[in-house]
Amino acid sequence: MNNLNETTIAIVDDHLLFASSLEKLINSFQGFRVIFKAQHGLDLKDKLKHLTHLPDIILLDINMPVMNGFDTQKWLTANHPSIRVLALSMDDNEMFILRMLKEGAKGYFLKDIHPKDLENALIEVIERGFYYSEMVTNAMVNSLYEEAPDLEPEFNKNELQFIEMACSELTYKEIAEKMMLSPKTVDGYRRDIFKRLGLRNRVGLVMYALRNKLFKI
Amino acid sequence: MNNLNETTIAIVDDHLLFASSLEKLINSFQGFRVIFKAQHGLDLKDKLKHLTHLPDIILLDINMPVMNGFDTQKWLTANHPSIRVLALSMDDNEMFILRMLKEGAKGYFLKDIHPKDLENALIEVIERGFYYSEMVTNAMVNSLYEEAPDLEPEFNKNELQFIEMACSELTYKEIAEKMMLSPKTVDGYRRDIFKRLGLRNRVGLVMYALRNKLFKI
DNA sequence: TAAAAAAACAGGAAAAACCCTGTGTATTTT
DNA sequence: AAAATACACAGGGTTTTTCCTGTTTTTTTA
Repeated sequence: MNNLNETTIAIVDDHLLFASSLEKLINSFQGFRVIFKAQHGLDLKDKLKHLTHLPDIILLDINMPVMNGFDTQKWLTANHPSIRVLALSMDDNEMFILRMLKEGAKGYFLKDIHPKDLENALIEVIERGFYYSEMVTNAMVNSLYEEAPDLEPEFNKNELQFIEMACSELTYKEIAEKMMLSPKTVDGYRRDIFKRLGLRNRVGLVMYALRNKLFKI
Repeated sequence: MNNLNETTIAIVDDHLLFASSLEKLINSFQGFRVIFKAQHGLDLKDKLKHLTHLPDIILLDINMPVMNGFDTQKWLTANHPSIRVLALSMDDNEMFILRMLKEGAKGYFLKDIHPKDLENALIEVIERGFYYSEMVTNAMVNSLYEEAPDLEPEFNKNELQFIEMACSELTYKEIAEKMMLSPKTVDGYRRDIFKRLGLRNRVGLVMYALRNKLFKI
């Protein structure tokens, strides 16, 4: 709350036009005020440091450069648990939804949500502490029926980064440079992942990543 | 222009939140007014029919369901050439830019444009009739150096079969065997397709095939 | 804090992918 | 019928990928 008794909001999204537009929309809602915007997680961390009054709600995009939504959420949960975070995304990937909720997000909505629904979500997250849309509850219910998390191979951060870049025209050498690792280390990732997934070559990895939505086209 | 001497604008985008937010932003600009929004091309066609005053500018998203940006632009050029269209997209794919300009768009910008730049674009498209950002001019200049950037590359039967198999773990040698051709012939297909599409390697081809729906996962 | 596990890294080698130039033979165009 | 075009194919070269078997360093765990 600010001194006008308004609920204060921060927007974290690298798409300037969207962020600025969303700011206008939210400011048009009764009782809500956007107090600042950040381009990504690091930017948010920096801006929160220099504030005397923390925002009540953070609208957090998932796909961002530098520091993505997941890591940002993790940091927020650890350092500012009182701030309610609503995750924002382009796609309704259930894994994304569940992961964000697991990390501590209080809600999740798509960017094609109706403005009226966004307003309701903001009101609800203040009044009840969370906003679970039908999509979110569906994701949670479905997760109950899916057991055997062993069947889903897990990848650590570097591996995921490697896989994403393997789905491009970069050579392994170039990937190593981008990751600031030795080509031999990257080759180790490749070898390990191939073995775990039973793959023959890089095309197999690309197809695996796409089929399992590790990477969006 | 409406009776308040404002430049009238229509927004065509299937992302409700973005469209509504953008409306607020544009309405906050001096001399501009969003008069309606549409979700996709068909919706736009329908809404234009029932209007007495056409909008001066249409902000047109490219990625939309039902009727996409390209087809919508084509229809607009044919039926309402006086309306200035600014294309809106998430990515700076040069092919997209060139295709939209070819279809008659007066400008092209990314969704992460700065709000101030958007305002300038709107002013410029009214004053000069077009808005060519640095990105757009770059795309045009680059197109001069590329030999005929085929908007829709065509593939014959063998090439399509090759592409499909290239999206698997088969080696080229194995693909050649399956196609009952010499490995050298298959290598010729590869070489030719790489050149036509400007690809560096097989992963690039896989991504191209999937992006252009030459192959379904 | 010592042992175990995980991560980063290397040398080396075979296979595959990539890329160039060029030939013969159909097929189509003029 | 001659010319242009498209197609199947080769020789031969470089680069990249793939796949071994290791060592060293860092992190985790007992």
